[in-house]
Amino acid sequence: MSANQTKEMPTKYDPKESEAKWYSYWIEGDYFKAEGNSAKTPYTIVIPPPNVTGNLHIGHALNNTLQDILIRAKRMQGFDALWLPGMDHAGIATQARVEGMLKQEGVSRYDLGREQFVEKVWEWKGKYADIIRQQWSKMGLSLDYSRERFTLDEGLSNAVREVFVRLYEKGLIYRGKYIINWDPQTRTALSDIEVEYKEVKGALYHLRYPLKDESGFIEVATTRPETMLGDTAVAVHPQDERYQSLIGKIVILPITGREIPIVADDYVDKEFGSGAVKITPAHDPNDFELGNRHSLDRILVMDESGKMNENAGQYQGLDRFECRKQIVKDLQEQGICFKIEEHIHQVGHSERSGAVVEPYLSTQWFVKMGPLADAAIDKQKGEHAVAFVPDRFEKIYLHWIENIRDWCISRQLWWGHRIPAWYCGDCGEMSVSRTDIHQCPSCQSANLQQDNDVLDTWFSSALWPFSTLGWPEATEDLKHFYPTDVLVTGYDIIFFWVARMIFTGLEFTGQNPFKNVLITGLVRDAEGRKMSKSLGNGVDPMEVIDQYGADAMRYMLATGNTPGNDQRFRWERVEAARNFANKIWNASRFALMNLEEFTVEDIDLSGPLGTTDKWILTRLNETITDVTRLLDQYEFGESGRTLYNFIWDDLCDWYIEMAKPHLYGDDPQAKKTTQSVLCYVLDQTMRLLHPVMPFITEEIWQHLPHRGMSITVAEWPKVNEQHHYPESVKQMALLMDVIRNVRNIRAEMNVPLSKKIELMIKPSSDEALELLQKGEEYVRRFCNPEKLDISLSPTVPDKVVSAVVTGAEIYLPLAGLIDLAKEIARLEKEAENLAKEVERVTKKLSNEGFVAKAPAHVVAEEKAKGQDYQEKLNVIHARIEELKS
RNA sequence: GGACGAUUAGCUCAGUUGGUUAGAGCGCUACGUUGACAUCGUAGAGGUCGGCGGUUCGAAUCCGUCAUCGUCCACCA
Repeated sequence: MSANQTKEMPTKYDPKESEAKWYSYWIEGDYFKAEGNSAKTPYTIVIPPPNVTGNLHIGHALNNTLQDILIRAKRMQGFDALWLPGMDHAGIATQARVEGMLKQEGVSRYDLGREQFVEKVWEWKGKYADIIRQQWSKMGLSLDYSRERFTLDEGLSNAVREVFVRLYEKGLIYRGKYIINWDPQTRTALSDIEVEYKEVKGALYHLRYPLKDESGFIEVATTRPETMLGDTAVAVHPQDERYQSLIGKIVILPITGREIPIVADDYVDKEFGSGAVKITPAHDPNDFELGNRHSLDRILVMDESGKMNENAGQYQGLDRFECRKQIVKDLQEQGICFKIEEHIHQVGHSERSGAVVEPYLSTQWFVKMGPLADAAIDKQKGEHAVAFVPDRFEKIYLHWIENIRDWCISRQLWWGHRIPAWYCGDCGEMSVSRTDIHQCPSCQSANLQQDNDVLDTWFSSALWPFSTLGWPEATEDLKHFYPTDVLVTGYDIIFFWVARMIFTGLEFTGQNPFKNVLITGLVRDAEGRKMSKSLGNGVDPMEVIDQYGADAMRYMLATGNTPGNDQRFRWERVEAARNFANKIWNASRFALMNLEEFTVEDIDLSGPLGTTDKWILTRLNETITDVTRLLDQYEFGESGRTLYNFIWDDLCDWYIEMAKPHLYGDDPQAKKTTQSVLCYVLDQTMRLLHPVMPFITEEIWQHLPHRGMSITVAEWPKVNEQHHYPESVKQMALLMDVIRNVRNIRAEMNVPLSKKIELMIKPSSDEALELLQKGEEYVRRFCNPEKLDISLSPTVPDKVVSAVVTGAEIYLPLAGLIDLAKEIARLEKEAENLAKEVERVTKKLSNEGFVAKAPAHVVAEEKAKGQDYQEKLNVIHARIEELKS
């Protein structure tokens, strides 16, 4: 296939046109579909399923880009690469969004009823799933849509039930009445990690509870005075001398007049406050525990919306905060509350609704974490641990799982996996079952009621790596693709998701669900603030793509910083990435202009190669090695920069410039060789760049002479040992040095532009002479012959040195110098720099410790450098003297 | 109260096991319509790598400590 016409390629790359075209081409060609059950080694990534609550944000774009880079590279490297897409039903979040939408229509979920409401949510899900798929395609993600899953689809729902039933039968799921975190706004229980503790300026209210025997008072303090209505004891430390005589006495609880005991318990800290604590077992986890130890009553004083209930007597119906104000006022009037101190403390807020969470006594379902956590800890401390990248996150994971408490999994919502437990209205038995049941197994009654609660969303997410592959069925996919290779996710959901996938994976598949976990940071705004809806500082990835193209966004995100650290979103960086794409585009245009009639069969690297050819092929090899290694190490930033430097500096600035004389010259052999090298290097470079910038690389690759249908399935570049020429690197260094200096001369001198300068280059060795003879035309090419000309000569009459590089000296005519003093000053400055370096090296080499202890090659390098500096310095010194005389 | 991260050029960030005259992009200055590219090219200015102490022949890199900023964890009423 020959190169396509370049006439259709404008000077500016237009991502819009190219991106839509190639994504549908890839989908139609089925290039993203993993084979499954193949002889190829599998490489698997499951996408962290986005919530169907709305559009994807820039954080998804980062996370997805990294996964796509990995999966595309592995696909090209010959793995059976599977990137499995899917979405999460996101219980609370989605339900809240739909309720919000209904509210605008003046409808509540209770108006609709459970069935109709859930139907509405499914409609919503359908709409947003389409939007998300559209966004995935815009970003160019190479997802295998034939395997797409949803956490509420039939297969995954079966997996959820299977897990629930098995854990229940093992005694690892239980139901009971405990203190949980209650969100009064969404009216559901939350797990511990769904509570965010924020520092809040509150108050510490000091209360004086009267003793029943009228012998005095006992002082307690609280931050939540309204809970005193539910107090069922006052506790003191058993060894506290102050209270020895009070233990066992009775206190009259103010307002209610209830009689409650003073109990002794180790939990109480003698040092804090008065050393006496009011105990509210139904509204505080510690008090609950203490209450159990002392068989205290539990009095709930609020309802599920955070309003005071019938146990609150006169305060019934008041909101808890309204009640707080009222009760404090009343207690103050009665002299019960005698002191109010400002008090800064941590208050739990619902991660979802933001409401202040209420510790609340309620019947819920729990996962018993002890055995599951122990297994996960053992595994992580053994040989087959999950490798966290960066590894510091392993410590965070371990610390959490080592201190884990039972997981509250029931939610009082309608959108989610309904708990598979049924209660018999006749015999009262509870049955847990994999399939829906309609008859009580104990008494055969049909009077059955399924549990109203649904499971925590993360319960189903925890199964994601294996449930999506077909578990509990022993499917071909599960055998082939599980365990997965790497999980890419943000540090914010290590506890919510990563940890839970690990312990469920171990429990149900006996293996860690993934070998590596790559942790990404957050994408923040330009000021470093977290992006949030309330601040309105979020960046829509679709807008970025719209303005600069998906490749530019991907490159920017992937090279933004090192894994695990946050990055700031800056439009200037997207622009820089766009400019990079444009540079690649134009370099390719140049190549293609010179590859007309050139076909893939014409590529021939066996001909006599020039220094520049050998050099660029050697640099390509180095680039292949580095990029391949860096991608395997998840060093996306470094790999991106490596390619950037190779393409912009080596390929564009040097090789292409030096290729011009051959391409425009009349030596057909030289032209063909140059075309071959150019074509080959560009092809290989596009492949290396493809994982990060899939669209532009496909576009260019399709224009280039090539074999195959798509770069997505082209073979990953391998180091070409045949074309490895270390000496060419040294030679190019001389050439580049000379050119840089020659080019620089006019800028450095006060020579009128009209004046032509004739330079002379004096090679310092025969080897250098030979090289410069070969490279002379290149050097000339970088000058404007009208204004600057060069000639090569071993002798230099009537000239003065202008620059000294390793291997050559550059002279300019004495007669042409306008400002002798300035030239001397310039040389003196150069001499000064060199002298400093010589001194540094001399000092180093005269240090006995250095010579004795440093590795031989380091010492040798220093010596060589010293010599080089000294030689240059000598030449410059000599010339300064000449100029002065 | 613990743990972790960050601190490098005006700005945003690299710097892989300690060893080039510490780099890039953006910005800035001065030039530039040389047959791919002004979304470009050439040259340049700009850093005692947060402070102090230590290990080492040698530290941006390792250790200690302090400071500032940030994050996570923690039931003290």
